[in-house]
Amino acid sequence: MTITDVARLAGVSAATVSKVVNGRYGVSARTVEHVRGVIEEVGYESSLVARSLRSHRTNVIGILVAEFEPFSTEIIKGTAAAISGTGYELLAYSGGGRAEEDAGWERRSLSRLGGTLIDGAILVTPTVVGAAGAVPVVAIDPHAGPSDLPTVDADNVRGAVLATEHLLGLGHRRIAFLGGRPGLESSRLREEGFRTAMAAAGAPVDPDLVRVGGYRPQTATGPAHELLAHPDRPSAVFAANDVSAIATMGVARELGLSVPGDLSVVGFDNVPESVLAEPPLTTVSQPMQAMGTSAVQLLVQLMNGSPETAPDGGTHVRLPTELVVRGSTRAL
Amino acid sequence: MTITDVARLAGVSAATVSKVVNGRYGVSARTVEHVRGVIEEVGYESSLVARSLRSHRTNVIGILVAEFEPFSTEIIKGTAAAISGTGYELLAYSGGGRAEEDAGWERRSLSRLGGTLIDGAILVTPTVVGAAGAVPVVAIDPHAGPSDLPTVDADNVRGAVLATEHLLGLGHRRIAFLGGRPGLESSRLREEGFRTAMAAAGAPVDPDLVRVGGYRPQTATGPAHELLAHPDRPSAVFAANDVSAIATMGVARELGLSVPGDLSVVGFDNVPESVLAEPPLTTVSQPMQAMGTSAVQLLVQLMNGSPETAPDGGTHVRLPTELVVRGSTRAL
DNA sequence: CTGTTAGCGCTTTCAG
DNA sequence: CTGAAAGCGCTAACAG
Repeated sequence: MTITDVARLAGVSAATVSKVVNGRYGVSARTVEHVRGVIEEVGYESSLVARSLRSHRTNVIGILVAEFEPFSTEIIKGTAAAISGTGYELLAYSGGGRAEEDAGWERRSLSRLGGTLIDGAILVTPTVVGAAGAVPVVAIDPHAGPSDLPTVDADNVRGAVLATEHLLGLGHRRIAFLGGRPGLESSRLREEGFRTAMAAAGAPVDPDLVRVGGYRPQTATGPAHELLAHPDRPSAVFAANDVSAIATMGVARELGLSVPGDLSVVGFDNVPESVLAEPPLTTVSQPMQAMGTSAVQLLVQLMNGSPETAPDGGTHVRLPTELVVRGSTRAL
Repeated sequence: MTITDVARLAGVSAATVSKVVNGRYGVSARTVEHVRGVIEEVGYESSLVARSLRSHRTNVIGILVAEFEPFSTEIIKGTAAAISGTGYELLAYSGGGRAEEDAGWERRSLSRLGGTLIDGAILVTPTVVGAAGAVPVVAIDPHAGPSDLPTVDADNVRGAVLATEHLLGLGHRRIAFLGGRPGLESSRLREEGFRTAMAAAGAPVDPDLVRVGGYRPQTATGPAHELLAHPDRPSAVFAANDVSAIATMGVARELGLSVPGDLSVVGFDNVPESVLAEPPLTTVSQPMQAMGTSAVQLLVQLMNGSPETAPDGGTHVRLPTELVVRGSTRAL
């Protein structure tokens, strides 16, 4: 059912139908009513694709993700909540494959959809942060850190400080850090927070107790094992994300160490899985939904052509993180 | 950056570039290489929109939802997992507004995207289940019940029986039911399961303790309040979905009732949020991710033109539900 | 007020 | 092997 079909049925031209659909002036009330009737009757709905190709305005905001996993879907929920009421529609798109094997997915997805299908885009954890293209873009938690793009992220440093101070406050001194992925901004910042808090407390950081965990279970178990099998074992581990913290608890169990009896563990993110862990994981919560909400607000501003508000010509929203104490930590 | 730009830069025609991009025969190796080089250099990526308008094949599967809430996002995770490896890409689209005010969103979204942008569609909890249109369609948990469309759903009746029996087994007799939305199949079936189990146990159902919760926080709090403020308060509430169960716990807290001390609460769905609730919610798990996976399998079969396999000419997959006991229920 | 025309970026015949 | 031309469904100018 195309606009031509409707036009034929209504005995008018396609242009007229288009005008009716889009509420343009210059159509007699009688014609409008008639065409409306036909549209109603046959259930015509204009093709987003064709319309966008021609008019370059779709009223659709795109949220581009590497894949639909717990973190990105939480963000999506946040954007969805923020978008209702703005009159925009939401389109979430995943370039398909695993993020790993698909570097540059953000640029690819953006060129495929941008300029036509969507009026603006939110990029979730993009790696390559090239300057914007055809449409306004906001980045959430970019891997390369704030760039020239408007950005929303969480306070990684502060979160890491909170986690470390929590451990310190519990009397731990010999604390290991299981890092994220080298080259990722969040990874760097969490380590920075860790070191800052340790230094402030006068607790030494044993270089032997700092490892690369890679943010994923497969890459984290090895290093976690090294940490826990260390001759002078740490009494606590701060892992750079929940997934590797949970992996660490698994390793501890294998080694016959009780958590939190023999070992305290803190994670980062507060993904739903962290509550299900045994014991429930103490972690740092990132306000994922709020991040989505902020991104929408920023983007809508941008799309309305609001003047840049930040002094540096870009815009950067940093949301607070907060410590969530559960069962995986205990006083020494 | 359009195909014309690339053509100009490469000194060939747009048609030739198209052939290179799509790997068509009839282009000299030398030209292919040269054009590839230019494409690489300028980072050209063909517009999904323009391509789809012309060729009607996009390799994109659409998952159409009324809104991005916990249930639909879990389904999306499942479809995403199932899709990786099939070569398809995933595009999740929400017709924008609140589901309430937007009856018929599924047909609207389908006509807007179908036929051009997506090769097939998965509809999550569609209400109006008109026969398919231009593209193959699979419905997940259709509100009107299995129709002529291939359908994936969970065993609602059995799940509701399990939940009710759990409460009965705990010694509860005065159990309230906070229903879903009238007219929705899942709502009807869950109530049916509730009544069946109550009847089987010889426990009376007080009509005063059966309310419409509407499946959403906003619509559920009112009725939940009525239930809990009832002169002869129930000792347990079975809410037709997790969201309203969580809302019920909120109301209980406001009224100074402790859960599970003064009131046991059971939900339905097992969305991630149910674990995060305080206390963690006892609920009936729908295998949401598995439902998404099944839907993808069904859809891909359909798109490959597989013969209908079910005896009734349609296809219907029903997945089992299961009770998940957490902290919101306690023996009387 | 209405219809005709052109063209969005791309693919697909079909000539050359 | 390559390019010119047509057209997907729609909208924006412009003519009538």
